[in-house]
Amino acid sequence: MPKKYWLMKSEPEHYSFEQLKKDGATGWTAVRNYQARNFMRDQMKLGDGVLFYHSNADPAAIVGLAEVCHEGHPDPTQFEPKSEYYDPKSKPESPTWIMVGIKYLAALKHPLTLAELKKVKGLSSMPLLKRGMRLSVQPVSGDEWKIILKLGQPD
DNA sequence: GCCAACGTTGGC
DNA sequence: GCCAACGTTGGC
Repeated sequence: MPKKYWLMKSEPEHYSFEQLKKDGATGWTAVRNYQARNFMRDQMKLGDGVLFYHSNADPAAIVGLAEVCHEGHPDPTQFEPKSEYYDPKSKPESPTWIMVGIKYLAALKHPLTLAELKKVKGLSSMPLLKRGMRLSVQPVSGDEWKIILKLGQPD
């Protein structure tokens, strides 16, 4: 199975890339969208590459690299009545929501803002750049990954 | 803070 | 199964 690539969005006020650097790794809890869940449940594998994107940020940008270090497993917050992510329809024997774990790899030497990304020809089909696209976990092609690394992590 | 675009919910 | 209403996302 070849390595795949992903982009994961986080609002830095909620969980920033700097925090991931401090933590080393983190569990990607609180995703409550079926499409994003399905990617985490079915397709994200150990060692897959992750672009960490700051949404609702100034500026919105891809800021760093991470990798999948824990494959899909139930998100415990769905079972915690006190959690804002509690889902009363979820039962431990039939969980609805799935999370993965990711670990810090490196910050981009040159963070790529949304405005910059929009100017790059080879990236125009990224879901991130499509109008109204809100998916918080999305696939990135091998070509897109190469382009982004070349721009963001020059030698 | 605004608001367009989207996903989800629930009445029918 | 339709679709209007609602809540959320996220750029600006």
